[in-house]
Amino acid sequence: MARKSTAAGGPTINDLALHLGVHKSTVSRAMDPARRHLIGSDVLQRVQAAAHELGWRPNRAAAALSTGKSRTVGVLLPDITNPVFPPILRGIEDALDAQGYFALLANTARREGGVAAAQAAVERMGAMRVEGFIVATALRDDAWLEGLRKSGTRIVLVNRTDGRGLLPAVTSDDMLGMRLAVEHLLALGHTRLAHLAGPPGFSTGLARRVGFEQALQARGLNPAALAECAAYSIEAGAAGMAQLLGARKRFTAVVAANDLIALGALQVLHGRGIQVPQAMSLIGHNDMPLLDQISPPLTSVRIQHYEMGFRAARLLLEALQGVPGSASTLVLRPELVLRGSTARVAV
Amino acid sequence: MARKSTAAGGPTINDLALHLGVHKSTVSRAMDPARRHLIGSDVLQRVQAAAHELGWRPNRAAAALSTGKSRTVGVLLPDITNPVFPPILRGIEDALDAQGYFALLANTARREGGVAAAQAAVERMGAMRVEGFIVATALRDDAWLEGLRKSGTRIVLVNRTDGRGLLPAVTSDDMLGMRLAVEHLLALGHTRLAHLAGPPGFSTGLARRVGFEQALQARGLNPAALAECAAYSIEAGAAGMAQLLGARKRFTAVVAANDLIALGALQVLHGRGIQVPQAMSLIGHNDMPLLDQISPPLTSVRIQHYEMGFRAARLLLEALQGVPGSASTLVLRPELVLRGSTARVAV
DNA sequence: ATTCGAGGTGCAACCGGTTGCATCAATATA
DNA sequence: TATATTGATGCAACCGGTTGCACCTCGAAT
Repeated sequence: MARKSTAAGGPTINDLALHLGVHKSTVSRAMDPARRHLIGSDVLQRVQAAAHELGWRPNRAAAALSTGKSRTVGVLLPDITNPVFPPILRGIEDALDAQGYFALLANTARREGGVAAAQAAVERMGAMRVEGFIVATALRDDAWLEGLRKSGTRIVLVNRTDGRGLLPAVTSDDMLGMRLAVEHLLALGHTRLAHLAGPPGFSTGLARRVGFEQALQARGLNPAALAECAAYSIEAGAAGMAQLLGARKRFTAVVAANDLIALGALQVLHGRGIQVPQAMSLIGHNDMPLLDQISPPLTSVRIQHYEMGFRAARLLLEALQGVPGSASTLVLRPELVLRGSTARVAV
Repeated sequence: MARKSTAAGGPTINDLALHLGVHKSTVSRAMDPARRHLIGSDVLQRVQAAAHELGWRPNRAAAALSTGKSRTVGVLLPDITNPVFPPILRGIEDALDAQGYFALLANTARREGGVAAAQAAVERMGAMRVEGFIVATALRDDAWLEGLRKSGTRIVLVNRTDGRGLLPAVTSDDMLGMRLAVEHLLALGHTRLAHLAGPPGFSTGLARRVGFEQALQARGLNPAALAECAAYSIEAGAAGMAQLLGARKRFTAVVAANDLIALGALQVLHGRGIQVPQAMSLIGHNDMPLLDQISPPLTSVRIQHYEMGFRAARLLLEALQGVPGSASTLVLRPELVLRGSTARVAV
């Protein structure tokens, strides 16, 4: 297995050292910004010149083996195909990229086996020696995650939290989001508001529901109707809306826990000839792409997805580097995007 | 730096060997399915039992260093935020996952510097010793990619091709897609068709335009009008549609090179009071999510995005493993999804 | 002139697997 | 019985950096 120094892998730190007549440890130090100062400036320059000339590239695998740091973190998403996640991922990537880190991705809500898939992914990522995880799949009271945390793994949650707030997380202020939605409707004269709640197993589902109720209470009102959707999907939204209408309560506006749910609701309303927004106002949540293209353009609570991902990655990096005063939880401000699906209540 | 065998990193192959009284090479072989047969079945069982008991996990970094194979490939996308790419990425991931590979992601169409960003990403991925690249950012006649190829890097293109077909690629049959669109319109009685073409720098832009023209020619017709959009975006689509209308040619249907372009066109048509589909039929391309939610629901050419990603990853893996008869290029069949934006031509 | 300190390099072990080759026992063949 | 064959395992070098420590040189302090 003799290997010429010019073989496919490219020159190594050793080749450089030989070429320059110095020891490889010198080269190694010259290449590390943090240790550069140990090297004489003349040698430093020669090393850099030679590295450039010979086309040397560091071998992360070797560095990882030696230091135990892979400069890699795992990202667990339910499904990148859900439009909420691409901007989050972008944010994560940009933050990681800036520090020379890479993300290893896994969609863990794949066919059937939810937790099993996540475990397998974590297992494989562990073999890659990822330094930590960014998790967007947390459940409230997630035993599996809790176990992972206890084993000393670095974790930051994004978008959702675990129930007990044991793990650092970056989320949107869901209560505030709902308050914005509710107050907008109240300002339009609505007093009988219904809520299409998200799955109670997700922290967002619960927080938004509570936010809705509290915002009304603050004005001395009660929810006019409420239905719980089994998933964040168009189908579940349609089912929820049907249930709401079937209950024969009176209401003039619906706040949905999520845009997909709102779209499902919209379909049902269309189907029954109920005009939006003339006869019924509707507000979504997340402000996903293309909401402005549908009819009517959907008013929605915009969440800072990109920022959420970016901050989560930053948080994890800080934890990895042992930054002292680093935050453990961040809550971002949502804003209400007004479009055509809400109108003054009919008199 | 004495390290107890029970330190944070978990047990190593050496710890296992010691524990069992065998040599680490024996353990190594026992762990490799391809070399397992060299080991006595009794020893094999003991090794596996001990590995499980002590909670051993392979260290990929070490293996990568030793073998030069990182079990990692780089994926270059323009922007994961564009809804075309998530399903492609999922396909890639699923294929890689099945073989124990991971994807390293980079969005290379970030702020300004297109090629520069891509180069930086490739550089960093090179340091990670990725075994190959899956590239969705190819331009027709892409000098940079061509250079990469010449340097011996394994590359598979997805969605787009390079101009000269030098690189293996998995794409959709764009010519066929356009033929389906055109023939559908002809069947509805349209004879004066316009095309909103995509950027000619992308292979898809060119292929779809040519496909459109050829499909008409095959029926003895010529394009009634044509405008070239500078980008695959709503804005560019709107501009293109405005240009088309401004040219004062007569046409009763528009085939857009992409859904976003179609949406832009739709906005302009709405704005000018031209009813779709009564006064003008419109067809998009890609069948992106939520197209069925807008008004009117957009007829579009559906591309097998997931499959495209999956196949591209497979192709790359096969190349890496030196599979002999492996294809160098794959063309997938699109299909036309009929919705509400096309109708029989008005008499 | 002697000692001390500090800056600059070299040395060698180490990270955790992988792999060509040697070794050795047991079985098959001459 | 001696020898070739086969199967199972050990040995040790190697992958490419990283890092604690030893060492050397030279100017500064005593």
